[in-house]
Amino acid sequence: MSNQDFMMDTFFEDEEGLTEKQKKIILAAIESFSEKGYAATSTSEIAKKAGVAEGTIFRHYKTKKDLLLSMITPMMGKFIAPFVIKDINKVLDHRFEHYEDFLRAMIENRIEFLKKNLPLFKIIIQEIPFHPELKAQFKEHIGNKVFERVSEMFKHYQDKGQIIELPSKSIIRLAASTIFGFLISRYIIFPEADWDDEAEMERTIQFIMHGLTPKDEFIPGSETE
Amino acid sequence: MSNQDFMMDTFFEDEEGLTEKQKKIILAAIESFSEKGYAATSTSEIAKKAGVAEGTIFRHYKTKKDLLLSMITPMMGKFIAPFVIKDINKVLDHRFEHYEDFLRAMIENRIEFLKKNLPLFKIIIQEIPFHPELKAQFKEHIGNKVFERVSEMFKHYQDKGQIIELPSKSIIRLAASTIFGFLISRYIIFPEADWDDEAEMERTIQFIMHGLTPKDEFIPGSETE
Amino acid sequence: MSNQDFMMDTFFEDEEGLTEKQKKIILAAIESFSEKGYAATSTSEIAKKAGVAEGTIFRHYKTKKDLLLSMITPMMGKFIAPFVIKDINKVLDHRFEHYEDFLRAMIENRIEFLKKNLPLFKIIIQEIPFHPELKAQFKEHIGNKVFERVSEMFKHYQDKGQIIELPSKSIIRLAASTIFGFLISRYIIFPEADWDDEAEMERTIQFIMHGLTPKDEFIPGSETE
Amino acid sequence: MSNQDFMMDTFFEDEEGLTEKQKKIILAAIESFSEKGYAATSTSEIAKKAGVAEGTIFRHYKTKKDLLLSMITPMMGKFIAPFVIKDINKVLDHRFEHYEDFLRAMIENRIEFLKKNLPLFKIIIQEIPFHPELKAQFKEHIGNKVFERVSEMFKHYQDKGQIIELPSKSIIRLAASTIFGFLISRYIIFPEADWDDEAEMERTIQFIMHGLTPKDEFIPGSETE
DNA sequence: AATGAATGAGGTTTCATTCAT
DNA sequence: AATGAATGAAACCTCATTCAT
Repeated sequence: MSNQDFMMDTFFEDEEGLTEKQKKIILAAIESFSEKGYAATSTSEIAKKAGVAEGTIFRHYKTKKDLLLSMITPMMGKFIAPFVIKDINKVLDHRFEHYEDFLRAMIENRIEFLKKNLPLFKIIIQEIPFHPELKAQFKEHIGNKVFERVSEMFKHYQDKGQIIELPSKSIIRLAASTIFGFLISRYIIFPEADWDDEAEMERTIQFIMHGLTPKDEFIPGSETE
Repeated sequence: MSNQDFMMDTFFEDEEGLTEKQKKIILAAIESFSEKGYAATSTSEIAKKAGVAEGTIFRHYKTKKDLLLSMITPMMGKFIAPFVIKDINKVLDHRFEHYEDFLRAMIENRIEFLKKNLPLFKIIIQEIPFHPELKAQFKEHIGNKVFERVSEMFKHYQDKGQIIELPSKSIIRLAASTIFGFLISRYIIFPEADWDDEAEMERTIQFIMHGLTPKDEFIPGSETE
Repeated sequence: MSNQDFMMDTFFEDEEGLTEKQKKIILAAIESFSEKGYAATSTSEIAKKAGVAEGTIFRHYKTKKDLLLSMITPMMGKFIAPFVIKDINKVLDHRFEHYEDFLRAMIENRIEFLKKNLPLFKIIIQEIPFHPELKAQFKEHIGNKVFERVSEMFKHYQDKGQIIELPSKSIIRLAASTIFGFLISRYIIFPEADWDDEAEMERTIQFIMHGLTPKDEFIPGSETE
Repeated sequence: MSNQDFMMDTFFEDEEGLTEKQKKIILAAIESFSEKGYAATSTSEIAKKAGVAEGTIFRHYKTKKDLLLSMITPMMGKFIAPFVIKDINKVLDHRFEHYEDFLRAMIENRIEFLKKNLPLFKIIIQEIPFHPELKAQFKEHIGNKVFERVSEMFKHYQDKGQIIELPSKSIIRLAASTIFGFLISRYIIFPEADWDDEAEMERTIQFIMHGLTPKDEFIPGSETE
């Protein structure tokens, strides 16, 4: 399964019916929101950056909040797209003998996606706590859709004894924390540090693997815990 | 080493010289900032919530930003306090035979601290990306002080073969991601979900352990990876 | 003289050359202006209500003010139409022996007209004070044309001793106040009160009669109300 | 009963606790609202006219609408004050043998009041149709309080046979229409015409008298008007 | 130390009007 | 004739900050 099956990398793919000015507005808004935060960004600033009149923003987006939502909703949809493939188990059996291969493919793919949409990703994680609508959207999309699919997948490998017996929620939380933690450290908190990207990615994935792998897969009856 | 050695639970401990009004202002600001974000909170709102006049805030804190920093700086200090004990290795040897015991104590303790200061913790992680001074402070405190100490500790156990050979930076990043990920999921994103706190804490710690433990501690030469 | 001779009930009678869209615009504008006032109504709102594009309004009416005038001017013309009949005295002698009959016919007829055009009537009385052009129009039409004619009529009956000797201006003012006062109370201020329309109309007319009739016309037993 | 008993002529009498700036704001707002209408007056215009910063307006009045209400509510209170005297019948018997004397005193007094507060009076009659709160206030004050009192008074004279047997509501409506009609003609529509104020006032009052007086009270030679 | 009125810059949003299609 | 995207001035309102009391 190539990464290309999963990905949807640029924001305006599949976004039809946007005028040129609308695109410029969205781009400018993404840039500003991600740099200064939603509340600290003024619409006049966005207008200037987009090269349009301030009124133009409000012709397309009734309110500033509307503008925010108009970029987050499609992004969420694209993020979960790969999880919504039907008959995921067939894909799994067919393509990935060991869960590690699958997990690696999945993680690399979604990391790739987020890297390509970093500013938007940053906006989402920054603003979710302050906007109940966003939170609701997030819960519905990630919390439900993705949860269902990923549970299914994990169950597939748990049945094979390749993944430890944890509640899906916990597994997802732990894996997601590690992944998001990597992205946030790498691109948001310490972007200008000296990173060996390939190695860090590998370490991150390894860490998840180890954490999720049953100890006694390796040696029956070994550890104490 | 009891948890009590580490902790500093309420905000005003060790904060001398604060008038009653100042405390009310800080408390009100913490509440508002954490609920709505720094930029979206007005000083007049804080004044009203604190029961003081608008001018009073500016008598004590020259600007709104000052007010923000005045709560974050001490919080950071308190967070890192347990890491700044001298001769940490002595403590380690003396008290914790296995790294797991140490890690568990450390994690539980810091989680306890953050839980007791959740709103402030939330403010810090929300605002760091938007305030260079904060970022600088964070890097200096966490990034340096804590890093040094924790590196030292990890090296201690790496030398014993109890922890895998990863760069300290990576280890800290992975452990921190998992811990913060737990707290953020638990208290910020899904606070009203149905959590089995004790079990989740245990899973979180286990996850870190597994992820950091050398595989061949369990069985030499076993897996392929 | 039947009421039908006087009346011009619907707005678009005699309005040739208006496209379908223009009519919709006018109708929408009348509704909005009368509900919210001219200044508080936006052209975009009118466009939406009329089901046309915003630009279409300005194709037909150069400015918003133009749109206002385009509805008020014809309305004024229609209101005064019955007063502009030539040789009114002939009509009077021919048809109305007693002034009361004439006055009643006149009042009933004009009330009927205004009732049929209430929203527009409301707009006119609301906006006149704020638009000099309107005020000028009003003065010229009502203040001059109507004044002349009505003066003539009143003089006709004053000569017969049926109406007290007051300046025409005062008579008109008093009669008009009473009539407009009725309409405004009935339809604008207390439209949802419980009105006995026929009785109130009768009382209104009686009030004008009494107020304008010389006292000593009423010798005992002449009539009882 | 001298007119002075009734009157409350300037707006700020009895208005305590207003800062100098607040008074200037109110005065400027009254002037502008009455000249251009509420909706067509901008707050910046009021601020400039009042010589204060625009923000100052909003420190004292949360919204523009608030500012409007803050001037209308006291005005209504003052207008109805004379009607709320207890035991009005005692006053009537004691002081006014004939209803004409009473009516004249009352009318002259209230006209005097309105003349002294013309701009505010104009604002009220202009804005009532567009603001439900105002309408409600108006109904409660004028429609109830005044109505009750005036009904009582009229009944007093109706019992003596001096006023015709009409429902109080109708009487008040007719009298009010005539009075307001005079004021509106005189001061709002044709303020610059050539008025003989004393004569017109007299005619207005006479008109009400005649309209309300039973016809058969007037036997020949009874009085000459 | 504390107040809260006052400020004016700037925030979001609305609006009448224009113009290319 | 009709559209509706685009404009930019101006509307209402908020805000951090100052200062006389």
